[in-house]
Amino acid sequence: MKRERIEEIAEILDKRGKMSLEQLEEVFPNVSQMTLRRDLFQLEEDGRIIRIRGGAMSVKEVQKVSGEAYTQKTTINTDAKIVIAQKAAGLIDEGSCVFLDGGTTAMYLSKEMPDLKCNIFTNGIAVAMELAQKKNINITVVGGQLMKDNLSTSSPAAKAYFDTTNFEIAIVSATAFTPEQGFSCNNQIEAELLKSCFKKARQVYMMLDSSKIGKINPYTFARIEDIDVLITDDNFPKDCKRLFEENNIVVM
Amino acid sequence: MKRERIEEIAEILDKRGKMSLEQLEEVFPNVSQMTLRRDLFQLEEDGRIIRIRGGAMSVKEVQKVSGEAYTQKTTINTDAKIVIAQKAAGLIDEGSCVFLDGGTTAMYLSKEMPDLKCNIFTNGIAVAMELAQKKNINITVVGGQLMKDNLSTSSPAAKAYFDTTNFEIAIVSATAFTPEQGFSCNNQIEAELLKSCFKKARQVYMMLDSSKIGKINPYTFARIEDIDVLITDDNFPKDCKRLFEENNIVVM
DNA sequence: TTTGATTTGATTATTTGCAAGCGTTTTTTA
DNA sequence: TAAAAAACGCTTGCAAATAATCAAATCAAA
Repeated sequence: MKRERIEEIAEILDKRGKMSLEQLEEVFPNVSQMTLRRDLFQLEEDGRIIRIRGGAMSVKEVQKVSGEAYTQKTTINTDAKIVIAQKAAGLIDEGSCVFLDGGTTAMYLSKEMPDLKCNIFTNGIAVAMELAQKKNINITVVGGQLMKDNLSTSSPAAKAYFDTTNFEIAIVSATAFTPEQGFSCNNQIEAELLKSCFKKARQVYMMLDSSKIGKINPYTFARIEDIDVLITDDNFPKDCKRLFEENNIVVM
Repeated sequence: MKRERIEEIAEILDKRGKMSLEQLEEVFPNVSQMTLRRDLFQLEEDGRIIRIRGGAMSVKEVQKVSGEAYTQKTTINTDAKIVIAQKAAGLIDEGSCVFLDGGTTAMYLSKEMPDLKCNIFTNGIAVAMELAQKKNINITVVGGQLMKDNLSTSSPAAKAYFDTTNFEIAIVSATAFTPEQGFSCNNQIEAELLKSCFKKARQVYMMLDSSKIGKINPYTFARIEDIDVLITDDNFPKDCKRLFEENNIVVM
């Protein structure tokens, strides 16, 4: 009863984009406003809709209205990301050369990282600023146009840049993953940058918190077989894990 | 709902130091200005932030604690630098392409700058992060090795990079100046970068607070005749001023 | 049926947005 | 340069929306 109604609300909202409580009351004439309110609350907790004053809107719709601010993004699934970042930080050895992307997970990694003598390349300026506090780390920033939503830079020229530099490990994260589409992100130039990066790296470590699974973003930059190690959290589905292990990928 | 929002505001302010109501409205797109005002009021009552006209700032920002090398530097001759930065900020027009260095004065300039539609190139990542808060400014970061003392990047490849980009104005500052040695800095690669930059720029604006006069640093990157406009403070010596004006340089 | 848990609706308290009015800063004009 | 005008930001009162609480209804399993 409840379950069905909630599903129906979610569907309608996905279709219409945005609805007022009043409109919802018309759709469900023999359910009280209170109940509908509670349904919306639950849907919001599940991350399927955004509640706004007077009603609710689908997640897609809200992205249209305003590009997700960087600071907002950092609050999503924080705990899982920190755990993943800690695991990844342990993989960086003294003296190694590492590429790190500019995402929020990489940001946590920078915070957790020990102050080892090593070389880090990154396209995230927040990451670079965080790392700058560590005395021993040698940091190189990949230049380009700055995207304000995730504070990372990307440029077509970066590809040429990678030709002149060497690194063993690339540690990156994706904003979406499905077995069919692979790892994807929201920015075409960034996708190209990561592809060039992977060609250069001997090993690719992917940090992927479980909330990203099943989502699809416009630009795929890697498929399952492109990565060597997957670092994830405890909620990672078992069938996915098997899928990776079948491809000889270490899952942490 | 309210509690969460207030916590988030506090966090963002801790991170950014200072924010206008307008910026907060962008972060919380479906919350009215009124509500944000009230949240700030409550946060101020709790002693977590300080409200200022047009917005609010974190308590830390007010105290301006000195810790890292960078922040220490920012305390030297702060007032003069802010005045200079304000003057320089007024020189940037809508639609213009500007190169900005990564120094502390440029940092103040970024803070003071209005949110105009324009393109800014910089080699300072702190500058880039500051500018990232402005919606309309298109930012490009010049990549390279990161120097931890001033959070700016430099690389020999930047020279080639300038060949592919265009800008009208270069706004830079020096850490030392004498009439004989010209403008100098502490880093050879940065000096080279600035030299290439000047070749490309139609106009060079130099921001120089009077405390820098008479000092010499190892690497000269510009002589008096290389610049077009000098922006300085009230303590600038008169004989120096005459010297610049003899070279047809505008002194502000 | 009975018991316990969950869901629902009604009531009350709190939060929110709008609009009007007040105070401050900035710009205009003489 | 100063007074006047305009623009901008801040506060207040009020109506509407929302959250919290609690009791009734419904459901599930023994």
